[in-house]
Formats: sequence, structure tokens, C-alpha cells
Amino acid sequence: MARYEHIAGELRDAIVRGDYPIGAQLPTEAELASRFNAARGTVRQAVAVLVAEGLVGTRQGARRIVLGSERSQSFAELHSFAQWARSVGHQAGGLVLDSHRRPSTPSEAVRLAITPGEEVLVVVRLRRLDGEPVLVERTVYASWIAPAVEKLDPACESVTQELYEAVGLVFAYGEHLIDAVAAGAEDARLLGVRRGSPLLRQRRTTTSQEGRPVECSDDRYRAGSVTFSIRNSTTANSLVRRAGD
Amino acid sequence: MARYEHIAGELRDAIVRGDYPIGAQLPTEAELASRFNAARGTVRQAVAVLVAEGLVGTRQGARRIVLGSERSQSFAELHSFAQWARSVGHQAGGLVLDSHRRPSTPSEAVRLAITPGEEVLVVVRLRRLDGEPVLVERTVYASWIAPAVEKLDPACESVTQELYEAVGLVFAYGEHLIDAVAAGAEDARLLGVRRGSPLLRQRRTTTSQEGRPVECSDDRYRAGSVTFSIRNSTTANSLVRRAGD
DNA sequence: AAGTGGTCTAGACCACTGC
DNA sequence: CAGTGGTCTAGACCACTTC
Repeated sequence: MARYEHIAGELRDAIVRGDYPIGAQLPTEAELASRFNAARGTVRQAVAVLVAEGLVGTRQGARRIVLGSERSQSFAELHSFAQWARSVGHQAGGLVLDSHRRPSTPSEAVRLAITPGEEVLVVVRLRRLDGEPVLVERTVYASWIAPAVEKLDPACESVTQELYEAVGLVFAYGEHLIDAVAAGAEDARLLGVRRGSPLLRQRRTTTSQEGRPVECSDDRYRAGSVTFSIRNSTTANSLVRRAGD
Repeated sequence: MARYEHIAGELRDAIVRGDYPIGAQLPTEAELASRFNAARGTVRQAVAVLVAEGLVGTRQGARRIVLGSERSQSFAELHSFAQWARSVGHQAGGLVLDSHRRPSTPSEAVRLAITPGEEVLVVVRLRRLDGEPVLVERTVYASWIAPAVEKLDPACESVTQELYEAVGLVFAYGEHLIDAVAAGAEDARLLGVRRGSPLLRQRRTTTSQEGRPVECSDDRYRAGSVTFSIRNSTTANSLVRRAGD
């Protein structure tokens, strides 16, 4: 582990433990540098991690202050329902309801950076959290990854993990649009809610490490099942997904 | 402007202009350093800005690649409906429907870091975008800021801006919880939608520069009026609010 | 005026990618 | 193995906050 990651971890632990309660001041850079026997730049890198996580606020000239004390799951977990579920202590389930190939629509072609009409794979999955149906995923995969997706177990728990193990694919970057929509007939039937009732929608496009679009998806969560959480400041943002309250 | 901000700006402009299309490689650090006559550390700081914005992806050993080319509004704009509206070319309006003081509930006291039962100011505002009602805000202000809030024009366009000009208050940090809820009777009447129809809810707590909680709020957007957008990677997140599609 | 974080430099070495 | 980004150091100077 890098030195700055170690220092960031120690500071995060201290904050979560309550050594530095919300509103308290963090030690100065000089103090931290001597305590951890590191250069000032390394300490700054460590603190930057906490700032990006939204746990610490910083302004020139003033001591840094603690803004929050919850350990945030964050990052890659926005890409994988199963990884997120596990990290918050729940059990994820999944079931493929439909899977077929068809030509891509113009908007899909743009989002996946393919030529319009090129074949794509459409998969509809119902996902459960501790047995309860909470999410309908309608995912469109680019044709180059379609064969690997079709080989997956229909009840596979983590698509992300299986694709990594099968073909070494890493879901590295994502763009997400979040809004609210009314449940359609199919949504309502699958999620066990009334037609027209509120759903939290997340439309996403996921990209490989190399910058190649892999999939785009329309995911709809039953209201109350999931909450997105963002900490931000005039200089930094941080996002995590949280279980419904 | 700092040197790294200048470099980041030049690179962002080049990306937005299409000099580096999506999927393209950015110049190497060494190349950028010599082009801008800056040290490598400064170039790295500049690129880090673009990575945080989600425009650029980076992995050790490989050239950096362009992930997106949309200029993102981002940061502070999550705190102010009016600032965000203006930045995307729309006109914000506001109207106070109710304003009264009452003792704080236990959960409000926790969120505002005050003693339970201490008086708070509750304000209900209806906000319009280009004349259309799109948002109901139910905001709870800590008592220390209440007098300044009560002095505001009920039709005031930007609460954030007015409070800054009146008492120098800066909304520096925020925590936001985003989910979907069904419109209640009052929501439905104010927003002109049917009762039970979907709303995008944003619950937020805002904090001053000094880390002092200022307000917590329950904001409900009419479905279709607003979308939250996040770009993320295994190493960075970035959030902006976008007008409904 | 002292304290503290923000910017910048210059150089060394390491880890990973891609040919 | 060459190219490239990631980590770390040491020190200088500046800008802002706080008293």
C-alpha cells in the first residue's frame, strides 16, 4: 500500500472512531508530516483522499475540519449491484428474464460508440436484495462483449465479477443519470408495486479501462429500497449508494 | 488564476472543442510540461482536475484517455437552485408559502448540531423554472441564521446569494440523499401533478465554511424536470444537476 | 505578525502498459 | 525494454485566516 494511502487510512479510522468528532480540527500538515515521518506532499495527498470522500473540509489559511464520520463505500460500487449489496451487509440475487439480440437504435449506437444498426444484446434482469425484488435492469451490451454475457448463468449474482473472471473485463468508468419515473406495467408486475407508483431511475453507460463503451442500461429501483448519497463542497464531490431508510 | 488551473482550462477547452475526441489519448505529462513550461507536478495537478470532472481517465503505465467532452457545471451549483438554473440558461423563480418558528425535532437537532427542542425556522418555498413550478422546498434553518432568512424578500430568486450579501454566509459543504417518493396532497397541489405521482426527492444538509450546519431541507422535484448526473470511475466521482430531458 | 494551507519546482525511483 | 504514469522527497514562496 502506498504511504499516502496508509496515512489516509489512519486518519479515516481516527475520524470514524471519534478521535476527531464532526466540527473538530485536524492536526496541521507539519504535525502530520512529523508524526508519520513523511514529506509534506505525501501528507497533502493523504488528506486529499479524505477531502474527496467528503469527510474533511479544507480552506486556505484555516485548519482542516471534520465534516462527517461515516465510512463511505463509494467508487466502483456504483457499477455493481452485487458488490454494493455485499459491502452493506445484504445478499444480492439476480435473474435474467429476457435476453435477445437486435439491431441498435441510433441513440444506443451513439452511447456505445458503434455504427447505428450494429447488433446489440438486450438483457432484462430482476434483481433482489435479501430476497425482495428491488430493481429491474434493462441493459444493452455492445456486440463485442455479447458472447461472454450470453454464457453467464442466468441467476448469476454479480455480472461484473463474472465478466472480470471470464474475459478480464473491468468496468472502469461510468456516467449516470438519475431521476424519478412512474412504474410501467412491466415494472409494476416485476417489482410488486402499483402501476404509476414512483421508481428511482438510473440510466448509465459503462466503459472499460481502455475507454471502450461496454453497456448502457436503464435501471429502476423500487421507491424506498435504495438512496443515492452525495457529499460535496465547493471543491469536491463524492457519491455512494445507500440502502433505503 | 493558478498555473495548474490555466493548464486544466486549456486542456478542457481542447477536449470540448474536439481536438481530443472521446477515446483519444492525451499528450504525455512530459509533453504537456514542456508545452506549458511547467514542472511535472503542476501538470499532474491540472490533469487531476479533469480526472475529477470525469472528462479524463487515467491508469498507471498507459496514456490518459478522453472519456467525455461535455463541460460540466458541477460543484457549488448543487447548493443553489437559482445559480444552477442560470448556468444552464433558465430563469429561476421562488415564492415563500409558509414561514414559521417551532421547536426542533430530535432528528433535526442532530442534523443541525443543536440541542433538541431549540427553536428552528421552517420555510416552505415553491420554485419555478421558466415559470413552471418544478420544486417544493421544505427547509429547516438553525436559529442563528433565522433572522437573516426572515428578512429576505418572499419572492427572492436566490436565497444563497442574498444570504451571502446580507451576512457573508457561504454554503460551503453539503450532504445529499437522493431517492424517489410519491407526491403527497400538498406536493400534488403545488406542483400541478396527481397525488401519488413520482417525485425526485433530495434531502440535504448544508454547512458553512467553518463547518457549522446551516439548514436541512426536503426538496421534491416534479418528475421530468431535473436529472442528476454523475460521472465516476474506480478512482473519482463528479456530480452535476441537469435539466430534465 | 504568526500560523496554516495552496502552489510550484526539480529530481529520484518505482510499477505498470504495450510493443 | 522503452514509455508513461504513480509515489515520494525537500524546499521555496505565496495567500489567506486568525489573533
